[in-house]
Amino acid sequence: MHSAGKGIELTMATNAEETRFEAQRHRILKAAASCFNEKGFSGTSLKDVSRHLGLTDAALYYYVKNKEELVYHCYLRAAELGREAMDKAVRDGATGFEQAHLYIRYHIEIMVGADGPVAIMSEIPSLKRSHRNQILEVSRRHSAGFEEILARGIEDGSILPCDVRMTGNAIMGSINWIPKWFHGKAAIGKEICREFPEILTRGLKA
Amino acid sequence: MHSAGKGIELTMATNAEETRFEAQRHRILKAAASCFNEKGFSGTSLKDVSRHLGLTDAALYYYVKNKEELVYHCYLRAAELGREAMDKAVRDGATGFEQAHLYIRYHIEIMVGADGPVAIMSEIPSLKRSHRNQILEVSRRHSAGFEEILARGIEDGSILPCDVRMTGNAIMGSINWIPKWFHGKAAIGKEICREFPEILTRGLKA
DNA sequence: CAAAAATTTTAATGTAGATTAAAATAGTCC
DNA sequence: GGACTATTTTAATCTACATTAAAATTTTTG
Repeated sequence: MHSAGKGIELTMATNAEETRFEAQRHRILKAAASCFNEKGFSGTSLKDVSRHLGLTDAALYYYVKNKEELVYHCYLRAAELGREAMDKAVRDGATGFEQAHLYIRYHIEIMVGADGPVAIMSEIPSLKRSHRNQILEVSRRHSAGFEEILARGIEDGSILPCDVRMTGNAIMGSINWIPKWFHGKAAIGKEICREFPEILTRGLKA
Repeated sequence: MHSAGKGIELTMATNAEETRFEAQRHRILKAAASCFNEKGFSGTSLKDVSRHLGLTDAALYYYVKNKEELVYHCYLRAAELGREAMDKAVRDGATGFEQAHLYIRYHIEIMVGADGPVAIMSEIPSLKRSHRNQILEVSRRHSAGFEEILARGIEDGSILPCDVRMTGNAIMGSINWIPKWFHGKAAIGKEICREFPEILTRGLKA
């Protein structure tokens, strides 16, 4: 018996060896993310989520302690994927501009690709305090990381001087909103991956 | 006795002469928008909204038929304000670029100004069918309107050739996301108004 | 100020949906 | 195939709202 309440393996999709339990939990998180993006956390019933998987609502409790944990893990997963995209971009890009461009590309590729849908962190206030603080913290770090990239670009001359806070908010907002209008159609996904990095960085070019 | 179910005067803020009823209804819509933006439609109880106004939840039923009507009117109001901004921008701007710039500016000024908060149309699926269709229709027209502005700009040479659909989505997303991180601080509001129109149109300049 | 109208509250009622425990089924290992 | 484990379902229970009707209060108007 596995029971949801244990240490909880946060890192997923990394191990080639994924137990049945982990795989199913993973499917559940993705189904939940899809529902949450469509109707919001509170607007989604566990029945909505379980129906996506051909299960009963009660079955979900085998994988998560409760509904709040479900969002929490969705958000954590979103944060994790975002961070990975950023780390990779910083490694791969030579200039600040390149890093910004790559980050946007990598992040979007994840969101609209096979790893998606990724949850929009849209209802953080519904999390219980400790979870909320943790997600906010990660989220802040993520924003700060992007602003650092922009600052680096201004420093190295690859990005036009600008208000990094506001520019960061503008670009992130654009990305965060994608799941609201992208509904999994692969052709559109390709188009977003091709166009968005260009569109969102064109104004940064020095 | 006024009772919520009548013809319903949709146009607000226009008449200098605003009855007590209309004024209160207006306050309620703004309080509701604020709550909905923070915790989502379903995550917000009527008590949450009424508490903002020093009222009881039951009092709201004097102004709207039910909770669904409350979001509906919030969304309608958001659509209306957006459309006004767009109409004004098209009137005031000489080129497509100018119109795009002005639209962004006007729309943001409304959102972060005294008319705000404006509801993010984030939970359209929760609306009843007829309302949903209506909001979707208005929303589509709004997107189309912005794409027309972009196309006009490309036509008249003020905007670089680009995928207007994707560019429109990118810019709108950025704007739509603002209420998620802007929480009414006037100083930040000023900054958004000053920076965003620049940031979001810099990449369009021919 | 008193009667009438407008607004708000108090006090029910009803329901959807989260949660849980026990029973049933499916899967694994010898 | 039988025992043991993992997974899912069935069948409650419990609670947080949405909603409503009647009563109370406030506002308006003569």
